[in-house]
Amino acid sequence: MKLSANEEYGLRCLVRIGYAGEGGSLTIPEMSQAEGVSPAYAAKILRVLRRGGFVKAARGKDGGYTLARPAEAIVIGDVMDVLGGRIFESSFCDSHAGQAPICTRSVDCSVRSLWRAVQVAVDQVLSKATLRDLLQNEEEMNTWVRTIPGAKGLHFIQ
Amino acid sequence: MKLSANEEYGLRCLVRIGYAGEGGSLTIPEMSQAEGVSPAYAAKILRVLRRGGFVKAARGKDGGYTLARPAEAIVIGDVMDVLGGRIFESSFCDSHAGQAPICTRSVDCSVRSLWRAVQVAVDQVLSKATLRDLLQNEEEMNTWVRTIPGAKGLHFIQ
DNA sequence: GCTAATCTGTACTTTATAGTCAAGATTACT
DNA sequence: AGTAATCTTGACTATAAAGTACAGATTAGC
Repeated sequence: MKLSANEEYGLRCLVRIGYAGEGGSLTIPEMSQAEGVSPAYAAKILRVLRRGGFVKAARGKDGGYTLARPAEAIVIGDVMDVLGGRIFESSFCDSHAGQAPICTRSVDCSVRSLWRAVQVAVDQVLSKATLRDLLQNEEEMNTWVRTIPGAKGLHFIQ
Repeated sequence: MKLSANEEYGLRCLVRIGYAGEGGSLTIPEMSQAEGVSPAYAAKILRVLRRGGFVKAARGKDGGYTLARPAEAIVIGDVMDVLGGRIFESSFCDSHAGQAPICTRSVDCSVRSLWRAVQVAVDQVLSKATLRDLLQNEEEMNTWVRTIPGAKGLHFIQ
């Protein structure tokens, strides 16, 4: 069970846009450079975020991306669903049953019930977290890094 | 965040082998047919499970796969790690930092701390569950399906 | 209106995952 | 020893995900 590149970079870009604050905006070249990915790829990811309704784009000179809503109204779980889909739907009978008529068979149901439990556990984390939480975390981190000498390479682990 | 095909079919095959019970064994053709995948693909998946130390293979006539340990000693989290890797390792700075020197930067750390929280939540489910739990679940399900008329297509949702 | 900075969309290439194939090795049974 | 059933391996093909390229559309400022 891995994170897709979309999920990783998509969320990072969203955090950066959120960090730009109300009225602030970020351009594709800026995010591209900050994340170390190509502008074309950043554009592709931002398109997903825009279609998902999380960011708004302004074209032309002085354009860029801003949050479509206040950070506290953006639930990370929703963002992740749009960027990478859900754990569970990819393993329903229809997609992984092969030719066997096994939806009513017990092996499927015990495995599916496990997947569902995993999905619930993930949702409990991701549906409680809003973008605001990540931004605050970030501010804490800035302080953290500033106050601790030699903090280079330090990772914030809750 | 999705399940890989390896995770889905690997765990299903393991459940089937476990269901065969102590001393019982299953062959590749049997699992292939039960899961509706090709024998070659089943073989590939079983190789992963064998190298992970979860099943033992017996070659030759009357051969097949059996559990390498009692079902209660097989932790599903370990199986999933072998079949599909972990959420977190794929998103460390080294793999997704691009060219930017950002391990100490706050965006990374807030996102990584979120991934870590997700991983912890998943682990809480998967490290508590053993293969035995899935097998018991299966027996319950058999009863469930037998006792309820028209249960075809019914899904066991805890 | 012209220019520069920006987003948009489609189509393309590359890489990773999923899935197949065929030849070889092992074992039980006769 | 011979045969049939089984696992083992490595190389192959197909499909999906990741990442790129480029021409087009929009806007601000002059």
